[in-house]
Amino acid sequence: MITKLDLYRMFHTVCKNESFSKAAKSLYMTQPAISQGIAQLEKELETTLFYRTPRGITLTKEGQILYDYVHSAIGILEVGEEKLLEFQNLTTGELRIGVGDTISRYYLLPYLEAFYKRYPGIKLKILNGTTLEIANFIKSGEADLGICNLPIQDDHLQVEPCKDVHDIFVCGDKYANLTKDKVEAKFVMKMPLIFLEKKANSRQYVEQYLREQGMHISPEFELGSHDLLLEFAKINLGIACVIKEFSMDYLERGVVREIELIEPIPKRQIGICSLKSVPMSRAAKRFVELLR
Amino acid sequence: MITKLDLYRMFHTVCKNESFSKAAKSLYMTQPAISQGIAQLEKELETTLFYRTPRGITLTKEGQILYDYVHSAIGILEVGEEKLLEFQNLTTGELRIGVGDTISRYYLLPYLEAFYKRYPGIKLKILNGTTLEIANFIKSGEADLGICNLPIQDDHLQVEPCKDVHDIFVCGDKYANLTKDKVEAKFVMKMPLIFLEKKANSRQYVEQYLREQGMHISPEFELGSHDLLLEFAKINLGIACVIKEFSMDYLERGVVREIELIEPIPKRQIGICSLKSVPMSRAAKRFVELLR
DNA sequence: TTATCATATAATCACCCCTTATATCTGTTA
DNA sequence: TAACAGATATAAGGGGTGATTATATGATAA
Repeated sequence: MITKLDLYRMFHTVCKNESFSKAAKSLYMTQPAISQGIAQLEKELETTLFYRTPRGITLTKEGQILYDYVHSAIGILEVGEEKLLEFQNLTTGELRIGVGDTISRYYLLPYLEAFYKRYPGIKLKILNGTTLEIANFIKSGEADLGICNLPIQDDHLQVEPCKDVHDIFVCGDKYANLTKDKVEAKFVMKMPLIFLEKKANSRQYVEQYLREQGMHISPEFELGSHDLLLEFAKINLGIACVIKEFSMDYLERGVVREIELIEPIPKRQIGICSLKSVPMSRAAKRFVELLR
Repeated sequence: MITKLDLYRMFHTVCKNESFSKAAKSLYMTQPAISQGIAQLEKELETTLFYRTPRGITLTKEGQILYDYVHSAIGILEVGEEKLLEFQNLTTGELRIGVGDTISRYYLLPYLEAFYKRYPGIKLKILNGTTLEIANFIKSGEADLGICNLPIQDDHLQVEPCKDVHDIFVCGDKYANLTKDKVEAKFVMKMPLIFLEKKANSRQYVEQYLREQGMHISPEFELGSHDLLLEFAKINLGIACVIKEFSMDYLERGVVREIELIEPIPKRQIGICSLKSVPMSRAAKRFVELLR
């Protein structure tokens, strides 16, 4: 490989202009510079690339051979720079988000929608998993970003809380009497309970908190999505443990009511997490800005 | 397009080594040089190509995108240089020779054979034509080289005589009496004559010379190849006008005999001609060396 | 804590490359 | 025929860039 790749760009320009002096103008240099540059290239390649006459220059056969390759190479570099620009303008690329648990989707969805509308070229990939799994996705590079329940303890990750959420209990008309005054958790736990499935992050959080308070639950229903929790509560199948922030619609419409506990479940936080050591991609940064 | 293509080679090396310091060694430079070079590239492209950590570097997504293109481009340049080298070593390429007339083939054949044996990668293309046509082939770039009858008068061509040839008359046993002493041309011209076809260069040369001497011919036979001339003479169909140098085999074997003229036809020259303004290709030069 | 490895930063210096100036050659025009 | 225009080559010099040396910083491992 020759030492100075720049000479190839010079060669390329000379070929396209079929003249040293025109190439010089095109490159904002002087003719002797081209003359010397091409001479140097020829010396390095130990060949003659142009026939020089006082009327101008012509490519030698060697020059023609070389030109084909140089032309391709420079074309490729130009395309590369173009792609890079596209990527920087977020007109291309992808954003992979690890999402804490199904619940987070209720929070994230509008943001995903807005982001997609703003940057239609960016492919969105959503990875579902537990907080622990998300952390691993991020550390292994499978995800650029994670939105999950805090706390997270991992030296390699940086975490930024972005929303407080409150686990509450709700019920339908049938249990309306529970909603008049604050009640003891212990009392509620004896009612038919509606929870998310056991592996769900939210469920584990609540269950662990209750355990610490000396309570154990055995739900009548274990459901797969937050929506179902509310629907089951609405038709009076039991007391559902839901996230207040994601249930505002139902609460405001009055189809379910909150059962206020004397000892409310401490609020949790949802956070954005990403690698400490590596700056976020442009797309990821934009998404985080959107969240704030 | 960025201004310094060299930075791409640096980038390429860094990517392959996954380390600034290793790349530095590989390029026989120091680590700060790489550090600054990549920084400059990043500034020009307005992007970040590597994540830097005290443990080393990692390509960013942008870097990965760019690398694919740079890698291809550099690969292409390397192949180009390789092809160039092959061409220079005459392991590839082609040599196009314009050949004066059919007669020249008898002279050229062994050289073509030898050249082909020496440089099997070079494609040989033979273009047949008259001296004038050859000259045009060369000037139009259709041929690299011409081997034809002299003289040639063309300002754009340079001519180097490479062989003297003599037009002589030969006959078989039947006309043996003509070969004892020198005879007058006028006398020979009355015998049955065997010539090449009228358009043949040699025929025209001889015919014009004879015309200048006040003689006109009307051959009994007009043949398409030099070999046939000799064969016809051998079986006593007449007196053949052949080129001495190309008939040595027949003359030495005694199957035909030369009829020496009192006024012999002046010798001609075969010459190598090529463009004045443009150096010959390496292959052409080698072929000419072979001829000498 | 110390040592090691990786990269970043600062300052200096040498070399390379570009520019200016001039030469040479060719074809064109007055 | 001379002068001119346009192309490239060559010589010499100066400025700028990039590499080097030296030092800093951060992280990891012993």
